[in-house]
Amino acid sequence: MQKNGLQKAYNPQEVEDKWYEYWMKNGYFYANVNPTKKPYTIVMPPPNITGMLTLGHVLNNTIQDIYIRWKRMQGYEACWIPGTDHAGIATQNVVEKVLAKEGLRREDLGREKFLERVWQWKEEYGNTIIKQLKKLGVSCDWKREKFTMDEDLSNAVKEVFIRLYEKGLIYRGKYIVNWCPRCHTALADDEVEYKEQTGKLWYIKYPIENSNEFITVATTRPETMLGDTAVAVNPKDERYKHLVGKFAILPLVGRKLPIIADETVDIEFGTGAVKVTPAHDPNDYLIALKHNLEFVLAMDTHAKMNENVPEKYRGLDRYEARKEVVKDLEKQGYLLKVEDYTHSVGRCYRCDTVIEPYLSDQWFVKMKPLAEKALQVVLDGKIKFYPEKWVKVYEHWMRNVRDWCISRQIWWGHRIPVYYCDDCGEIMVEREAPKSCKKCGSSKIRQDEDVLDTWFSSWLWPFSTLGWPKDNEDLRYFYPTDLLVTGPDIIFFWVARMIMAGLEFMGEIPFKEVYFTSIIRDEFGRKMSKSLGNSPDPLDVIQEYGADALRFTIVYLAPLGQDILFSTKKCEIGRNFANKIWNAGRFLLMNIKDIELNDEIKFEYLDLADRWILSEFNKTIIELNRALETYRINDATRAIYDFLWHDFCDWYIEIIKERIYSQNSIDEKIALLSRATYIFEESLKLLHPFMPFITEEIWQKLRPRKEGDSIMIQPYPTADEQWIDESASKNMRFIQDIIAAVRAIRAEMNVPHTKQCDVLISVSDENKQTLINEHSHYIKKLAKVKDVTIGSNIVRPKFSASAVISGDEIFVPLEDLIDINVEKKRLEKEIQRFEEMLAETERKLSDQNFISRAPKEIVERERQKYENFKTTLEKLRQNYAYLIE
RNA sequence: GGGCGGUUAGCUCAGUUGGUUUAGAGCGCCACCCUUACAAGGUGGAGGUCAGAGGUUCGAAUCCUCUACCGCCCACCA
Repeated sequence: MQKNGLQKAYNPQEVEDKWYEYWMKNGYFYANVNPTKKPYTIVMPPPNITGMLTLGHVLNNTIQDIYIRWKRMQGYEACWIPGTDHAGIATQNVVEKVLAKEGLRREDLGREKFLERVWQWKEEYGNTIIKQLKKLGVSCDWKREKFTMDEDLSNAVKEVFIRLYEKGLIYRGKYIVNWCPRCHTALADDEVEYKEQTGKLWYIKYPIENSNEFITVATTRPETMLGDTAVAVNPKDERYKHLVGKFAILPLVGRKLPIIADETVDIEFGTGAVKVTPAHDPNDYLIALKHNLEFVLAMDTHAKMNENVPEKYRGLDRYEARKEVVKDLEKQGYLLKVEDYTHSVGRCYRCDTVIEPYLSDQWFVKMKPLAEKALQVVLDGKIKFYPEKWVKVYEHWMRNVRDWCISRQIWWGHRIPVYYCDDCGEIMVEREAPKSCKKCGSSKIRQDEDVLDTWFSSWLWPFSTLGWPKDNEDLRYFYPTDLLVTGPDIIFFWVARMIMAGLEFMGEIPFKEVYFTSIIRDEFGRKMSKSLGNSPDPLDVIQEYGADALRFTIVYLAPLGQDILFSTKKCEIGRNFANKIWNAGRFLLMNIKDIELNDEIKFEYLDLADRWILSEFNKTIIELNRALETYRINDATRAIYDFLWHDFCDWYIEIIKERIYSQNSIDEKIALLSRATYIFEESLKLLHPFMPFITEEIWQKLRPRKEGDSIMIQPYPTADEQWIDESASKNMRFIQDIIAAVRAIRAEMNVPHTKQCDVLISVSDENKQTLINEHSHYIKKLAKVKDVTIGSNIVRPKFSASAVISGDEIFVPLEDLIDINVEKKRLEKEIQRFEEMLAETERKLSDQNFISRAPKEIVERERQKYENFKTTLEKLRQNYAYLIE
């Protein structure tokens, strides 16, 4: 420890947990109905209970926390509702894996015992990700934490099912669904991932009945031929016209297949003739309905060939069956040829097993009526998407929406509230399980075995978490929510459906704005994935760099809508920034420890640098708030980063050091330090939503604070435009340029930093003379200069280096230190640079079109540039001439 | 097949409605510096025909068209 009580380098591990506990203890995260305040609500996209914290979550939740903290400081009743999702298939898979280690299958336990095990697992591990999130500093209202299978949320699910059913928007139907033979359930269309795969295209000859002819079909899945019930050709296809209406004989099976004409058949593809397998292909299914074909289900739910196929194939897995079928076809002379073929194959998004299109009974939601309204509110701008490009994607999907298959043949999830009477077949959709059949009175009642798709609970999340279907104050106050932050990959799964549900059940949009986060990739642009091992554990990153550093870095790197290329090492950006702030804090603390700050006089004794920093500070506030309002989060981080590091630390602190250590009056010192402390404190507030821990730590140390005080409940700074001072900016810039020029000369001439030099400035403008005169102490201090001489007709000293700053000359006498060759090179380069720029402005100004058509101010600016470049160039040439004398 | 992004310094990216930018920053690189807030730092420097071609315009990194490469999404795939 140092004497001032702050270590030299910031150590996040020592402070982060402490402040999180402090905030929790003081209840700052909680939100309550408060009529005197405007609400600001965010519902957290509920992570899966099987989940571990990923960088995706970090980005997502950091953004939400930034907005919640920002709005909270702005005086809103900020409510961030957290929770978790039961993740039906994923969780069931995880628990089944655990069971497998004990040599058990879920069927061994039975439904009830199995569900007990899942709940047990949930109690033990389901909150892992929530615990991990807290390390990030998220300020959620933990009293409101929800789980999609909580009793009240389950009631909401049931209520929604019943209402939609009664409205005729839920129906049961036979349909080809995407069946995962591994998870043993149907999947929604968007739960299937298509991946390119090299396979084969088999050409199979089907003999025509009572003829020597054959019709050849091409297929990528020969085993499905065992379920063929027709052959289809295009009605316009001359090759096959004579066969339509006749029958083909299915090899290996012997079934008679009608040859039908259907215009969906592509003449160009394969042979132009298609085998039709209605029970195992969605297109074939549609053809079959049109033509009244037979349906032959050739597989069971495990994708093994079933009793509807010839005996020798029964019980074979679909891939074994394929081998056998191909072998037999070849043996019997039906296989014409085999080609290599690349096509995309649907796979289960949970377990990657190849999907089997499968004819079965499922429950569906009619989407068209829901989608129309949900599209409209986005097109109307009632819900805004950031970035906007997702509106188009959304529109395309909503216009082509298909019914949503909501039943899943698993055990973990919300059971479908449908009951069947075993005696009369009556279907009852009820809130409570009926004891007897409404129609026949039988007590042989059986509940539907299936559960609902996980998204059938999450699409209610923005209002089910607030207590719906019960009408209550929370719901009326906090709904609709303000912002949703989520990944674009679930725009259809979740975002679209929440909008539908919000409009349908609340009669109002569920959120006003949606921020679609970037996708995080590794430094080579590859997706983060477990199998590549390129996904760092955020907890390790937090351990190494600190949560603030991780938070800051990840949003600093995240331009709206662009992918982020992340590597752990990049967190140095945030860590170094944290350290910089830490040390600025140390500097102030060292200097204020023996004085009494006085905010009454913080705007007194203002000099140029003070007016300049106040101006820059207020500009930063405006820029930062504007950037956050338009979701340009990385611009916001840049604004505060540049201000604190470059304006405040590099220039302002360096400049005020001289005044702090000088013999100025004590009042002036107090005013100066009060001002510097004030600007720094306000900057910490600006930064707080991004880096909550370090800003709290320093803020608490900067002045004595009362127990319970916190930076997180301070008002967010607003700009005071009276401080924006363009002339201070301009004058400061001029002084800074002079300092930079002298520094450059010193560096290039290798003037030892211990040696002071003199500077002569030749400037004719009297105002500028005064300006330099009044601020020569800045130049002396920051460029290590002994004497500054100002005059309108300064004679260039021998052995001096020179520079030209906006037309005025600077000389630095160097005596023996000057290296003529270096100086010549410097000047040559500078001359060349100005020659080029002069030529460019000259070209423009001699262009009549430019003069006549460009706006006056632009032409005038160009003229000024021209004059400036010309005098600068003259002076540079003069100085160069002296050198070669 | 349809749609949407991206391409700016060795690397990662800013660059808002075309002219206040003499195309910037961070990292990396080179030189000097442990100057009493900070070497996780300071100062200075090198490094760019803004992917290519054409067009609109007095003026294009910025707007339009085409091309190339990279990446995403959707649909179809017998």
